[in-house]
This record gives sequence, C-alpha cells and structure tokens, in this order.
Amino acid sequence: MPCGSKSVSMIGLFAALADTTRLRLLNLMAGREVCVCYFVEILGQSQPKISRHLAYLRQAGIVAARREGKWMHYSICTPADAAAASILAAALEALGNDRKMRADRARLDRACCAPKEKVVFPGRS
Amino acid sequence: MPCGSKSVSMIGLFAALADTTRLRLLNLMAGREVCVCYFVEILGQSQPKISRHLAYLRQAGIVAARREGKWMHYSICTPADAAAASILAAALEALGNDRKMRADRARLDRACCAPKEKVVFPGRS
DNA sequence: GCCTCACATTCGCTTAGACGAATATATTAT
DNA sequence: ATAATATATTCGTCTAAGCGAATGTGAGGC
Repeated sequence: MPCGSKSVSMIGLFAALADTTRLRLLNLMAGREVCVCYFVEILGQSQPKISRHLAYLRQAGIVAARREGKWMHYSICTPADAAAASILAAALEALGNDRKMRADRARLDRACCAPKEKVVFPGRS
Repeated sequence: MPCGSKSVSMIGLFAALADTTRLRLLNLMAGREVCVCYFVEILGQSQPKISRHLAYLRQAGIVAARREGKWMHYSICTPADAAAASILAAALEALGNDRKMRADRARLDRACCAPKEKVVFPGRS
C-alpha cells in the first residue's frame, strides 16, 4: 500500500538509505510492523538515536508510524512513486542477502515472536 | 563487466547516489562512455565541480576512467557485488523515466553524437 | 490530580560533504 | 624547453548530519 503524503525525491530516498542504522531498521521492518522497544533492544543502540533515525525515515516517506497505547509501531510504506518503490525493493532484497542483517532479523524473531518464558507445567519440573 | 577493485559497501553506494550532480552524471553515462568536457558542457557546471563528483563516483566503485590523450572518458562499471549491481540498475532505470534526465541525455546526443553541422545536399535546399 | 513508562525532541559538539577559487598535473603542440 | 589544453586536487568556508546528554510529551495507572 502506497504511503501517499510526502513525495519521495530520489535524492531523499538515497540519503535515507545511506546510513547503517537506518538500513538495519528497515531490514527489521521488512514484511512486518515493529515496536520501537524492539529496535532499541535488537540494535543495542540508545533510544533517542533509534527514534531520530525512525523520524528521518518517516520524513523521507518510506516508513509509517502507528500508535497503540504507549507503544509506537513502525512499518515500511511503499512510496507512491514507482521508481522510488523499485529502488526500495531492490535495497530490501539486497539486505536479505547480508549475513549481519539476517542475524538481526533472527534476533528479532526470538525477542518478539517467541514465547515470553519457557512454559513450565506444574509437577513436570 | 564488473568493476572489481574496490568493494562497494551498500552505504557507500547510496551515499554516492544521494546527490543531484552525481545522478545527472550517471544518467549521462547510461550505456555509453562520456568525455569530461561533455559533462561540463551539458550540465553547465564548473569543471572542478564535475571532476570532484566524478572522483567521488570512482572511489565509490561505480564508474571507471579511461585516458585517451588529453581527454578522460568515464563510464559506469557494474559493481561486482550483485546486490549493489541490482540497486544501481534500479536507480539507472528510474533515471530514465525522469523528464529532466531525459532532457540531459537528449542534449548529450545533440552535442556528442549528432553530425557537427546539418548536412545539406546540394539542390535540395 | 500525580507518577511512571515509552517515545520524541532539543542542545551543543564534532565531523563529512559541497562549493568556488586557486593551484597542480599530465599530455600534446610548437 | 615553453606554452596551451584538459583534467585533477587543494584550500578555506559553509552547511548538514550524526552523536550523547538532557529534556519534553503523550498515554495509562494510581
């Protein structure tokens, strides 16, 4: 679904992609919506830093934010401009082939989608 | 044909693409080798500025330079890294859809590849 | 109301990049 | 060797971006 509001200038898109932290954030958002607290946990970076980079991506028009109570969820939003969309897609696919990026995703899987605690049934130690 | 020498970090590639002048240069080089003097003429920018941006692109590993006498010819060289190559390809394709970029290419055609003067056949006005 | 949690933003600093102007280098012509 | 041409690099300045530290804001919980 297209993002709509802000026009993504080509330059702005490339500038947004030219930063390690932002690429890692986008990588974690590939195909899913992610809460800020997970970004902080997985990337091991300060919360203000994460927040600033998310703001940058939002202004660049490639992610959208959704509030849910106290939490903010971010997700990638395909730019309306077809050219920008194809570049973003190429970038995301490239990220999927990177070892470190895969490791980040794996850690997010474990932190986010795994059961909170190992479930222990009484009497089964 | 791959460029080889310098590894193109993803970040470096995006940074190289995040500048109007450099995108215009790449656009002019799409599918052909171009002499520096044409860049200067077509873009209407100072020679040192053009030269600096070409150096940046060369360091980023996405263009190659070839000397021929007093002249330097630049051309796009596909990065060895497949991910970088696909991103560069997507970028170039996107450039081809832009009005201003098309205009630049047209001007290069006229300056570089057109007959120097209109050929006039005698007796045909 | 007040307090806390989850984020966002601002401040001051440092650094990278872009620019014009000037200068340096390499090649050919004389 | 000198000069001219084509291109590259350096210098000084300015602006934008990244960072940590501190502070601001918005939503629940009490």
